[in-house]
Amino acid sequence: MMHHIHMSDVQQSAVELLEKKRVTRVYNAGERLFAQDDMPDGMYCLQSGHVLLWHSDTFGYKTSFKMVGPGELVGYRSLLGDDNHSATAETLSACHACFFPKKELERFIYSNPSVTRQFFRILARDRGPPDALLLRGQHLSIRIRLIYLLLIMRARHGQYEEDGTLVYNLPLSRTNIASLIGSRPETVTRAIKELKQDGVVFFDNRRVVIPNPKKLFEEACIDSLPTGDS
Amino acid sequence: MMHHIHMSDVQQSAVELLEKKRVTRVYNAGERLFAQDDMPDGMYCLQSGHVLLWHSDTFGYKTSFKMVGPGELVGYRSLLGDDNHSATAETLSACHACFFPKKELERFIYSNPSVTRQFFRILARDRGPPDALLLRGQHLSIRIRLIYLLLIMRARHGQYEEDGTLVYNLPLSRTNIASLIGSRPETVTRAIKELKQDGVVFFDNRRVVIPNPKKLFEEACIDSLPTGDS
DNA sequence: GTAGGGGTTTGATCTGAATCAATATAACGT
DNA sequence: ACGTTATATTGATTCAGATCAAACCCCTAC
Repeated sequence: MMHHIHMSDVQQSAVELLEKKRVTRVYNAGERLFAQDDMPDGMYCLQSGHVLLWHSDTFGYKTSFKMVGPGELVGYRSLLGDDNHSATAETLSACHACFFPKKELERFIYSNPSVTRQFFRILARDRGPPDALLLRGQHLSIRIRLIYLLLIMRARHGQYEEDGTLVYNLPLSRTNIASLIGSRPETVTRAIKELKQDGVVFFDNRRVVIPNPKKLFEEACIDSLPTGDS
Repeated sequence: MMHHIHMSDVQQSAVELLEKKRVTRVYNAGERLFAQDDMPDGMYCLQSGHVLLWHSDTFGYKTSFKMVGPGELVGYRSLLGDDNHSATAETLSACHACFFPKKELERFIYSNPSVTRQFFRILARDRGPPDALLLRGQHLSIRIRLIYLLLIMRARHGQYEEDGTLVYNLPLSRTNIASLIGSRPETVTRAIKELKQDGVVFFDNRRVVIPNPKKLFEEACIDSLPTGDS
């Protein structure tokens, strides 16, 4: 994400300062970049591994709403919104993340209109319908939500073989999946079983094989993924 | 929302231009400021009336996710995200809205860091957990979701009487409410009936009376409304 | 008046998914 | 290899809420 920004457009000083102040942090699986209610002190750019963002409500119920992979930014929303984190960022696997301290980051963001614009785009497109449809798929069956999750994951985790087969290597447990689509592990298992019986999706633990992707995604009536909103 | 911005900080030219180019538009109930998939050509600031934002998914199912009242901005997300509208903005009642054309608005936004920051805040705080909890209350009962909706509406539509009673005048139909909390009109009716039987909330058409607000909101275990995220 | 239409309420029924409980499997450390 | 813990699967049961269908209540129009 960071590389979409044209460094050449930016005031030298701001970039140099940011470069100087950033640090790389290393995490094991299950660690947290930050926790809900923490005060943001900077932003992260994931370099390797995967991070899951989840929100815990007043009943203690945890809901995941986003997965972040290498090259993606984490923690910008609360930072730019001047709010405490309302989600916890937990690593799904060992991770490297580059940390940018708030002060220098903000200087960078405001240093140049094209950078500012980039961040507007990131912010505006974040948590739009692509996530939202997952977030609020109340009326969608678990089966459809699962398919939709696969569609969303396709860009980062799907790999097309020569014969048109689509293969994934998901970094998600059944529990994670359940949390993402607003369900429970048991129900996810059952949905997976059904998809297998129907011969459309084959889960082998975290490896997923889809013989006929086009047909599968048609079931969810999805041609393209929407983005912005409101 | 617009009045949070300190005009004194802003380059005269940008403000003057924006002032000059803005136009007030008038709508009847049921009209649209913009429709899903439209290309954004500007932003609206509601002056009177109420607007409901809803998204129609690939199955034709409509879900409302936000209600906008006087003084609030509409249509900024897609605009700043450089995307087509992924929601329709429909008036619930007769409305006056001030329209700011894209070009002059952008000049205004970038004209001064403090304005830019304001928009970052608006964007970052929009569609955060306050809405999100509604959006994804899958595991919450309809009753709790209704209470939660009332809590969200309190700031704009609630009125405390001297005796501590909380009174609302909602601009929403049962169908609207259902669409906002991810349910159906029939179910909303039943939940309302139950709340009345329990003596905690009294709906009379669109007028709502809550004798003991504190007690009611405790049922939803909500002390404060969260905001930003990710 | 009364005819019509949208929104609302009530009733009866059905079902998808949550829940509870038990077992099986995988993952990991020593 | 083994014991220990987390995660996955399977089965049995239950229930909240969707769905279908009919009656009701406002409105406004004629």
